[in-house]
Order: sequence, then C-alpha cells, then structure tokens
Amino acid sequence: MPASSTSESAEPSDFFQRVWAVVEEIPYGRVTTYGDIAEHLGTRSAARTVGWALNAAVGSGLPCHRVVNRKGALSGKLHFGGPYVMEDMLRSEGVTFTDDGRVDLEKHRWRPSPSAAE
DNA sequence: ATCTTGACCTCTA
DNA sequence: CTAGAGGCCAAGA
Repeated sequence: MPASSTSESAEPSDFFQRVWAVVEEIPYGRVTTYGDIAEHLGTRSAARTVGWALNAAVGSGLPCHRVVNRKGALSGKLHFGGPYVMEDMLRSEGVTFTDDGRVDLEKHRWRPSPSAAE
C-alpha cells in the first residue's frame, strides 16, 4: 500500500456521504429540511454544506427533491434542470403545496431515523 | 496557499 | 413582524 496520503480524490468527504445516507432514507411522499439533516449529522449550522451535498447528489439517484428549506420552499428547484421539475415530482408523490407555493411541512414533515445516522 | 460564493439555519436587536 | 450578523463545510477562481 502506498503510504501517499494525498487524499483519495474521486471520493466525497464523509459529510457528503452522511447527508446522502439520510436523504436516501426519506420515504415516499415525505419531505425534510436541511436543518434537520444537518442537526442529525451533529452540526445544525452545516445546513449549507447539506445543500452542496445535494447539489452533487443530483443525478446520483438520491431523492434530493424531497429536501426543502425551513420554510418548505423548493430552494434548489432550479438545480434540477427546471423550476417545475422539483414541484412536479413532489406533487406526483402526493405532496400538497400551500398557497404560497410551499410544501405542507405540517403534513409531510419527516425526520431522519437514528438508524440513518450511523 | 487565500478569498468568495453557495439548494441554509439560528440568534439577537 | 423585519433586519443584521455569525457559523458550518466544500468548491471554484
């Protein structure tokens, strides 16, 4: 084994993998918030990094569309390739929206499971 | 190597 | 209620 410790490029940081692990656990027709994920990881203020992880998760097979901000607004809908994609996906899953165009967190609020923490 | 931006959140005035 | 500041981690220039 080469002792070179020049980091293993092509491999995401642990933080990303943790975020993906939680997002992957999000059930159908359910949504969560960046803060909940960040807090579940141990750092509630790391919500920004969660967004970065999702940004890299787009197209990776992760339901990043089930992750919304604290207000339930689809902050990253533009990153899905279209402003209508994310909303359409959630609506297709049975998620309801408010008059403000926000997700009903009161009805679809989901929290990560302790088993997803790992 | 440093600085700025980014799918954010929470606290305080 | 709104406005401002701090903090977290990572990527791009």
